[in-house]
Amino acid sequence: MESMQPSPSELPLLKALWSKPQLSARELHDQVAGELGWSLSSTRKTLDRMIDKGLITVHDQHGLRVYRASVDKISTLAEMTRQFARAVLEIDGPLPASSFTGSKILSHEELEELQKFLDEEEGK
Amino acid sequence: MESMQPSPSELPLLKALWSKPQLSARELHDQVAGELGWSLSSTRKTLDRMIDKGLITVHDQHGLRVYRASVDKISTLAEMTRQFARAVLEIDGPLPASSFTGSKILSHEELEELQKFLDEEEGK
DNA sequence: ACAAGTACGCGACAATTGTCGCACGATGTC
DNA sequence: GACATCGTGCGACAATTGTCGCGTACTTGT
Repeated sequence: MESMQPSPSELPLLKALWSKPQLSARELHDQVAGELGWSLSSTRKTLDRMIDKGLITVHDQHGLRVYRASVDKISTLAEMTRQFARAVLEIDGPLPASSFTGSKILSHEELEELQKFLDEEEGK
Repeated sequence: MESMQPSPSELPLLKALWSKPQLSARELHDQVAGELGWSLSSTRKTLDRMIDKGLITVHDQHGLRVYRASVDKISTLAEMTRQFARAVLEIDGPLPASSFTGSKILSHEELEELQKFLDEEEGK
């Protein structure tokens, strides 16, 4: 049950959930609205659509709706990168890890994990 | 007068024009339709929109409309990659050239040129 | 001169994406 | 209890993208 790829505006929300595993719509909004200039409605709607796509899930926490990412950070990033490489640059083989150094959202360990994914997903 | 970024379906057409500087709608179609499964109409419409965006230009060649890319291959690819890196991986600095090795559409010289672009566009 | 094939201008439609607003019910406050 | 809030469900709209088809004018073989 592969989930769809996040659209550009969905990505920031996903990232927020990757850094904090559980957030309410309001919290998500406060984190992201600043740089995006969205209204709370936009944030909520985007969240809705992300549920439809299977990117996140909702859970009732003390009567409040909190969201959780349901796709893995590393594999999602790996897949997106792989697709980009294929579609835009037409690189089929494995990408070198060096491509990711400098990323502000990936730790050392994550970098290694990512690398592993890129090598594996090879066949696909 | 910066031109917009090509959408996914526009990219293959652009690539075709980068490899052969002048092509008619029909020729473009024959090159691309195969893998995309489009009808000629789709190809033409996509071409139309690319003109609107300033990605390509049309010229009357012996009474036939031929298309030419009006955006540069290297800088376009560099910009797209840069954007991807920033938006998805949050890498701001220059990307290492190694990220592009393996690309089937870039020659050695182009790789070097690309590298230069990535370093320059820094400020932006 | 006519039929068949092309090229081209345009309009059309559904799906996806970006953004909101409104109405309603639950909650907390004086 | 009346009111101001907040969280939610949902509907709405414009722009972009992916795909076509139609009608018309033009070229060309027989």
